[in-house]
Amino acid sequence: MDMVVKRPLEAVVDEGGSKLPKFENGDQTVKSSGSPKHREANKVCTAVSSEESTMDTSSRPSSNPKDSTITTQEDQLDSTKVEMGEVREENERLKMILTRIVKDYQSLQMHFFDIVQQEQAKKATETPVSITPEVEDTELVSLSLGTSSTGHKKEEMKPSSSKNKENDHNQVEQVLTLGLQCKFEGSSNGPLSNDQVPLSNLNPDEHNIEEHKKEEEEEEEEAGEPWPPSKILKNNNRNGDDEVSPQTHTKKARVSVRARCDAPTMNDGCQWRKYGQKIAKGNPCPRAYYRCTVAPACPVRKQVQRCAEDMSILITTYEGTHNHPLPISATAMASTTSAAASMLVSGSSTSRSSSIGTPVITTTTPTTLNSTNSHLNSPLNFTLSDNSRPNHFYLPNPSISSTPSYPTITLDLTAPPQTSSTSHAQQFNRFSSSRYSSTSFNFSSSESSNPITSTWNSSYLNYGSQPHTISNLVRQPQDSFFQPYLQKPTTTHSFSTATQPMTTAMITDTIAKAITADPSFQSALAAAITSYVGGQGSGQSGGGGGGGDGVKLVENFSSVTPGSTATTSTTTTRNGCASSFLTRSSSSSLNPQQGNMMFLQPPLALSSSKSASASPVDNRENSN
DNA sequence: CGGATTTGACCGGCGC
DNA sequence: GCGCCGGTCAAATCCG
Repeated sequence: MDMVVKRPLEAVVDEGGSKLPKFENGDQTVKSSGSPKHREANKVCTAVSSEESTMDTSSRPSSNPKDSTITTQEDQLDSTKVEMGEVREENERLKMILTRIVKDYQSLQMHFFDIVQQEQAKKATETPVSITPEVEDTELVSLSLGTSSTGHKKEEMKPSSSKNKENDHNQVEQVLTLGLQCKFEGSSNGPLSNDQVPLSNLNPDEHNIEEHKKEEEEEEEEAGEPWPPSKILKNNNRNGDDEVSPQTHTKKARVSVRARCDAPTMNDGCQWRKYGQKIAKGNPCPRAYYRCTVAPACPVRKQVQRCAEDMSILITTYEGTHNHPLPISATAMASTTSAAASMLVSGSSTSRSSSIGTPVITTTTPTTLNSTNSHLNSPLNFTLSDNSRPNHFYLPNPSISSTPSYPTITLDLTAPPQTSSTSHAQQFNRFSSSRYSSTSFNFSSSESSNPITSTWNSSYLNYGSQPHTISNLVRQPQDSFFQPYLQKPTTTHSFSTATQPMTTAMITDTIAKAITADPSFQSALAAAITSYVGGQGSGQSGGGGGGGDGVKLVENFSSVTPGSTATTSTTTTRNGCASSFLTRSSSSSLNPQQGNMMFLQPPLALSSSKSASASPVDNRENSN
């Protein structure tokens, strides 16, 4: 939301005239006030004019003769007026642009919503056996990434924020509702409100497991212990219960995150306890094993290992799903990994039965994927070393590979040496899979130098029947700081093959199919968008983790329902590596009513209603 | 002293 | 069947 407003602000400042004093507080003002774009525009003018006048009066040397002084001041006044006029014009233009963007986005949103519904209906009809209502709910829920807490928070938030604020944000928040409303849609089908499963519970893996189980025996296993497949098998065998099919084991999905990080582990907001370390073959660096300790029975594990080729790259592999509420600071990563895993699992499963599940574009070997130095392969700047631009984040570019037993999706957050083009790039996705569907595609921004980047643009935008404006508008900004925010809501991501030999038309078609056919893809997209959405962060509140090196992690979850809005946000300062790529800032200060723990509705919810009460957790990651 | 980390042992899967 | 390897366990150790 802020992004929409902000951009105009910035544009006004930048484009309105370099002579004008920079409206440095623009972000914060916008954020805190959440005023409507119109007012923002005026505000800018006011601010500019006021500063101008201040500058004029203060800068005038008093020693000059009165006449000349007056004349000069008049000149200054005239020039200032001219500039003000220009700024006003610019503001008007920007307002129009903003309006168009909002319209476009709403249109896209509606299309997205329709498609989700269609997909839902399709699933219900086409796969009556394998797709259970639970699964459907889960899939739908997945679309609600980031909006999870809306149901509850909405009511809470309202009182806390002034009506003006709500109104101010209203329009902007509508932009954020992409995928969010889908979630509402989904929630309407399923009692999400009653059974708020933590985000992490949505793990696609478990989906899959359940799906397979249901296919076999319609029995469900406690979602609490998904991790060690062998153990699952063991337990099942021991108990004589339904057996988990080999496929279940096989399909255990992992999400691997590659990021440049100097810290021992990546700070993803969760609390982890190290339980083992091994030297893995082929990598001199030991692999550390962690398990989530936010909740005692949380089955989530992660493996952390340095990349052999580049020690600065930390490879964190997540497996399993949290069975407890997550610290808000952990929800971003959890939702993203969950969505990514869902993409992986769903894609592979869909491909079995459908030709349009996960698009099979090209086959990329894991080795290729791991070449983080590649321009294409490392589109994401996940590094927190870039503190100077804490708000400049990138979407991950996932790549699907697979170990013999585990399909793994890799979110490559390593950044290539930044060039002017790549620094703006938001290359998004790249998949490859040696075991399942061999896919390799790549989301990248319209700013990307990649010649194929426009593919996703065109496909997605065409898909939304709003091909033109958004991308064009988004291209305007030269300021990388704001660009992501415009791109986020407008989904101007490029989607292209990493290793190409596909034509643009093919890709476009493939992507469109992927979106329409694969709910998980939608989920992932929603997750990405949601992760992206949130606007600019300015304040630091006692959100959650311990103090750190100044890296801010601000997450903002917003959702809109007709007539109501809800926003939750928090700011976390943390050490080491944080999921900065997921970082987003909020336009509003932390709501005092909201705790550090978010009960996110799972992007990929399981039926499990298990929710452990957890208190806010400190980030101890960096203590390693 | 309690919790987290370390580290060698153990276990199971898999390939030969 | 055997060995390799990944993953986990659990006692020892460390640390606040």
